Amino acid sequence: MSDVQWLTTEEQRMWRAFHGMRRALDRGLERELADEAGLSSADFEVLVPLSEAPDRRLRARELGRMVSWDRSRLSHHLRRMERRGLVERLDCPGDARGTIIALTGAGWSLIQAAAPAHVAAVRSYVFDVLTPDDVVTFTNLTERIADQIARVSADPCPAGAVPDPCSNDAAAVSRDADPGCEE
Amino acid sequence: MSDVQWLTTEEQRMWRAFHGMRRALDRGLERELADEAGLSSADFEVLVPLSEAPDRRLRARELGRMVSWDRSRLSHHLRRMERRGLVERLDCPGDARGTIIALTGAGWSLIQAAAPAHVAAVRSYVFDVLTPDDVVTFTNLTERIADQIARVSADPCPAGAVPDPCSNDAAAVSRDADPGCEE
DNA sequence: GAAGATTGAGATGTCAATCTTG
DNA sequence: CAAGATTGACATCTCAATCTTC
Repeated sequence: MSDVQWLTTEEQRMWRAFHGMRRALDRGLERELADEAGLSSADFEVLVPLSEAPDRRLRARELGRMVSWDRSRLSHHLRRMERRGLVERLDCPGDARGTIIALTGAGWSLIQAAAPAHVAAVRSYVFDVLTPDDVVTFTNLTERIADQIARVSADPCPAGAVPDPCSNDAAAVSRDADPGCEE
Repeated sequence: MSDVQWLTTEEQRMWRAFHGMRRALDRGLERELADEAGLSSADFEVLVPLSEAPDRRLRARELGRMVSWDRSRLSHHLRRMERRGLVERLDCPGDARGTIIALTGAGWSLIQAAAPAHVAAVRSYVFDVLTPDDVVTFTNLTERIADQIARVSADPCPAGAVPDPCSNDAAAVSRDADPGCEE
């Protein structure tokens, strides 16, 4: 563990640029959605697949997979959205365990009204400064990284790693919190 | 607003890949930090500048600027970190309004112990699959986007007015039917 | 027992006051 | 009044039960 390969200057620069870009993008889009439609990006993320689904409804299970949320987060968020009149919960025919999430008329109207400005914001923030080639390049790089993360995460003990890969307790101070969120 | 330019197929693909990569990266790093050191990425983000500062201390104002958090978030988080014994709050000499945030011995030990594994994780997730050229390319693309966001956000660009220099009309590109973008 | 979903508790982040000092 | 910082209220997210149904 003592012979760590630290990041090079260029790697550090990329790391900072990446995080800075993320932060700016998140803030800008969050604010735009809130101002224009009273929606959070989480709301939007849920509303899009619902609006595109046949009959504008999906099983909670499917919806959760599409947005990559766990059941708990989805359930809490849908409860709040239901309270606001954006979605409805319905019984699932054929499987009494399931729940159907249906977009309400108000939810449909809202996503329809919000989408154009949101897409315009995404375009003005991101795609206005990228050529088609840039888009392909960026996609390839991000997909390569995503694949790598999936590969490494799936393999608990990467080859050539430390002798004792699965027990590394560096914690010296207790912690009253769980993994929280991201910068 | 009715003539919105929707995202092309390639743009949608990039948008999804980008968000998927972010999600995987966040989860992986969050889990790694929690397992190895009992830290969240937010903790880490605060500890790094403190550990690099002269005397291992910074004014809260400075620290807040470095991590790009607002005062409220920083104050809440520092209270929790202080409770865990990672940092201390001290009076600021010369400006009674200020607060000095000082890394404790425990905080220093923890960040020292956590950093190698964290860097190793970042390397294995990201930089192991990027050539030096890739790093430069990715940096340039993200910096370009970040600059663009800063430019567009700073300038409200009064709509309905004359065609002014801020209007980045991305010229004719094909379009898709659906509002296919998430988050 | 496993899967789908809900719930409550605790942690974190945001927003709007509030307080003190320059 | 403006800046630095804190606080309380509230929304959101995570984790660990819990419940029902397959």
